[in-house]
Amino acid sequence: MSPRKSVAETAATRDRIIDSSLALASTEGLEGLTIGRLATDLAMSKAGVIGHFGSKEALQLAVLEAAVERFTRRVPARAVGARPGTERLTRTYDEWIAYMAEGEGHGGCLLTSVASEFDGRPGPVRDAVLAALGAWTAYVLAELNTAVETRQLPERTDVDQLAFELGGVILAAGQSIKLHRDPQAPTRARRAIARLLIAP
Amino acid sequence: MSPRKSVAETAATRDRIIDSSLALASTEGLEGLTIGRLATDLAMSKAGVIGHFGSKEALQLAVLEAAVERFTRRVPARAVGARPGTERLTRTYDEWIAYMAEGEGHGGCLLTSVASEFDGRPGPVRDAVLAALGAWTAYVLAELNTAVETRQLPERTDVDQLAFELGGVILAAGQSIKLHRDPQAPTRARRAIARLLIAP
DNA sequence: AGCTTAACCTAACGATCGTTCGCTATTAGC
DNA sequence: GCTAATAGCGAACGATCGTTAGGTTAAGCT
Repeated sequence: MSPRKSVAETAATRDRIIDSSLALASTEGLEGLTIGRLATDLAMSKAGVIGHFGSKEALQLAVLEAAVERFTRRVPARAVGARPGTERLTRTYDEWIAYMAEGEGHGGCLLTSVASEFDGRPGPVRDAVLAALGAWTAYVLAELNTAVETRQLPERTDVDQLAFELGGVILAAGQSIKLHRDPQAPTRARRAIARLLIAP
Repeated sequence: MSPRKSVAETAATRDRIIDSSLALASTEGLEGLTIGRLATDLAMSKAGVIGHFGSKEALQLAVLEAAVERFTRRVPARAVGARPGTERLTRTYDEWIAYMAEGEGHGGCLLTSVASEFDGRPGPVRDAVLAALGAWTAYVLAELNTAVETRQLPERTDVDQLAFELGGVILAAGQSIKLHRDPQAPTRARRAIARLLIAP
């Protein structure tokens, strides 16, 4: 029927698998992600699915990497235009909150879910989560330090403490959106971020 | 060899199953909890394990209920002596943070893990999580309202917003303790709680 | 002593898990 | 046009999943 199996199509199939995996993992978790169910959803054989990755763990890592890449492309990338420091951070968290609120299917922030799922389970997935969170923390800390240097934040600001509390707001927003489905959650989260970054 | 199977022993076996389940679920999640593995750990047959509950879902609900009961017996119960309002809440969160920090095996706070695991999966387990979190929120809001009425907090305090942010601190503490194993996490969390309840 | 109840067992059930082994069919390079 | 590489399929593998049926043993009651 149709021409088949060029290199471009290979990559497209891989992307389709990743897409379905992201949707599935956002409800079932990265461990609840199943090759058989993926195959059914994609109308493929299990072997055809796993052949692109080699093993389930490799698939999990690829899915996690894709989630991080989408997040990076969406959230901090939209804040690069803002002035370094508090403005850029406010924009960043604003985008993050919008990203979590806008769609259930695409995983919101799969990274935070997987962080909780694998927090007590050593292995490559946990290591990848730690690496991604570490990079994120480094980004936040750099902006916070810039904010202190440019006197957008008081000189005595404890940036580590502030990063900790900012992370808490994001986690609360995620729970409020995904579990409680509270429509006020984004507003509350933005207010909390503003209190931390702009007020006190 | 030994006398067997009195009614008292039945309850003891059930408790042993719940104990092992709490330990297992704290690392594997409530869905990763497996009857076969429980049976192996307890040196029992699978039928002997599941016979006490009827189904895996019933077991999950029983484990969740046990986790909530232990939490309630441990955390807010130790704060009843404190003066209602900010003092009692500070004590409560202090106990919660200590409870999360003191042991990995007993689940820290299984409720928050399960909340994230089932946030996109409708069913009785999710309903039970929502009910437990609702009761907790009601407790916090009652204390916050008391604090406002007794002028421990400013009259214009947005108690819902405050409860949201307090929840965020707890989630951040959980991630910092279980995932990052940061020894400073309890200190950071207590500082954040104090900033919310006492300071400004 | 006989009977009922319940705890726990062994054994098996169908389903599904992740993975592997050929096989077919198509494409890319020569 | 021929060949090598590869995407994907079908089928099967051993393991484990949750659940059920039937049997054994002991405790409690009359």
